[in-house]
Amino acid sequence: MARRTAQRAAIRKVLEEAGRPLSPAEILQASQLFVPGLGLTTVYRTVNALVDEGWLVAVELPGEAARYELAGKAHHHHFHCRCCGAVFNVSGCTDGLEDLLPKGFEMEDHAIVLYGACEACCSKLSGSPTPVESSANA
Amino acid sequence: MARRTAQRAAIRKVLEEAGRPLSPAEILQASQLFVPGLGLTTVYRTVNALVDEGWLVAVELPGEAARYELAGKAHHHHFHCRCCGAVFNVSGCTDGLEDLLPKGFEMEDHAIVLYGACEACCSKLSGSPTPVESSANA
DNA sequence: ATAGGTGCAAACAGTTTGCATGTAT
DNA sequence: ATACATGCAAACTGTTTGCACCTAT
Repeated sequence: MARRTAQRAAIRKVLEEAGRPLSPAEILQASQLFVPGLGLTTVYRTVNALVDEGWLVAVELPGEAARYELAGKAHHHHFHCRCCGAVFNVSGCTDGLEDLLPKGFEMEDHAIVLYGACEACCSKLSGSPTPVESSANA
Repeated sequence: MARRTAQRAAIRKVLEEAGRPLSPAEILQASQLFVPGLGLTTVYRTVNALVDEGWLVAVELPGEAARYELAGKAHHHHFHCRCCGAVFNVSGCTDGLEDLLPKGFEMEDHAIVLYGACEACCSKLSGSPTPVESSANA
């Protein structure tokens, strides 16, 4: 990441302003508003570089492609809305995880994913969902 | 799943005796001991059918390909050994997950994944790991 | 000027599908 | 006999790599 280019600036900006983890495809779509010719390859390469650099962290949810968010956030977990597909950060954690551990095992880390309906989807469960994320049209 | 064939019997047997979630590749490898000509396609088709049928459940861990285990187990979560790559079931759960939920969100479900070293790896951390799972050699 | 970055196309891995052959019923 | 299952190869999706061209320094 030695050089500052328009595509990198765009990708960083998009990630900074997203407020939630974004997939490479989402990053591409949003960044192309700034740099129309941007290619998916560059998104992957830049994102991987930013992860190596410690500026981004990968958010990997079960059965989903990796999403990326700014590093340095406080310990948190994720909520995956089954209705609109968006992923939200939830702050805080639980105790008692140690209790789950089988004898002789050592825990270094953990991940918690909550599934359900986000606020927006909850309030209009009868209406059509707002696909904030996948295949969003414009 | 109308017909009982040697390949399906083998796949079911392997899953029944595994005691932990298996990936399609692992299922293939183990099943080929019974049915040498078995193809990966059949594993996928059978596994998907067994999931639809409710006999299997998919275990999807962050950033990992789906694994499969017998359905009907009590509520449990998973431990992923970073040393040998194997996935273990851990029984029990935590309270307090509700507290993490942002206002207005509704939780239907949750997943917890613990990461660390399993008992076998803990006891020989200085030795070479035993790859029970990936690229296991025979 | 030159190392580093970009974009296209091809390579890859995991999974699914089409189709002709094989087999349980 | 026949519908269902299998296995190969091809299609597909998401991600990475090779390579020629371009550009920030």
